[in-house]
Amino acid sequence: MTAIPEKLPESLEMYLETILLLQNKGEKVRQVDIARAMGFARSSVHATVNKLMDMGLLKTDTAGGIDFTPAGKKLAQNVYERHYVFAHFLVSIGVDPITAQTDACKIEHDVSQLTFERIKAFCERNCPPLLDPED
Amino acid sequence: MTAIPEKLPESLEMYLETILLLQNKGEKVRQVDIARAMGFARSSVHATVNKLMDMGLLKTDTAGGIDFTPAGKKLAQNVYERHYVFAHFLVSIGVDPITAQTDACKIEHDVSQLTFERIKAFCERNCPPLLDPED
DNA sequence: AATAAATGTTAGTCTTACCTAACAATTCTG
DNA sequence: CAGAATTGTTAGGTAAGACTAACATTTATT
Repeated sequence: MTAIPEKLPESLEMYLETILLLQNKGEKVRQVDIARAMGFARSSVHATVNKLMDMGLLKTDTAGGIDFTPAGKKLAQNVYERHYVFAHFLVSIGVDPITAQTDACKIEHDVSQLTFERIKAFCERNCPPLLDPED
Repeated sequence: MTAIPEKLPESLEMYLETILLLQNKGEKVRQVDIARAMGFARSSVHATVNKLMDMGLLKTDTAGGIDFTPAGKKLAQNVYERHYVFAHFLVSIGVDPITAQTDACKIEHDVSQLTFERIKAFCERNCPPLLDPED
């Protein structure tokens, strides 16, 4: 049981976010699905999934696939909400959607809670309504 | 003579930015000054400064200190302008200056030229006038 | 059920970017 | 100008996070 660091490294956040997106497509998530989605070797995914399980963020589900623990799900949703808000914000100031996605994907791991909240508030004041990140 | 990659890694950008800040204080810049400013060991700075020289971004000045080549200066100023604009933007939406600095310091290495330009344009429309980044 | 394909696992390697420790060269100071 | 302190350099080490290749296990197909 490895401890969860105060701030999860970007790479681990990306794994969690990817798994959440795959889950939301409705299929059982396997290592190989993560590998394909991220463009990594299966062996790399294996090592990282093991680490995330060791941290208590992932578990194997009843069907033998990969699933979140409650703590893992919370973190994944948090990362995804950041992504969503930053991408939305960037589009709202005139960045094209493709670039907004890639830039949001980097920013989402970096900025403080405070900055996130300010950007979110900015969107709520100035942008068309946010869709639910759960979709 | 190592090639300059299309996108300089964050760590190298931080070295360039730090050197620019030190230069702007008016003193000759030595390895040990960089090491102190960044909180790194002299040996780490040595390796990286060598690499940046090998890339043709830094050179030794006449007094034996470290100076930019024209290409290096351009890159350093570019990084610093990003930093400046992002920090300014964050403050303008209600982030406190300390947090704005640390967040800008991460974002500055990550986002596309387009996003940078949009944020800059946003500032020009909505914020008090920018000071000159050269100061 | 046997074989083929897909998936998971292990072992070993690479790069980046930091570190400490020891040594060399330079610079400062009495 | 000699010793002390500072600065620069070299050697070797570590951790993260990716890789390939080989092997093991599971799943699918005939």
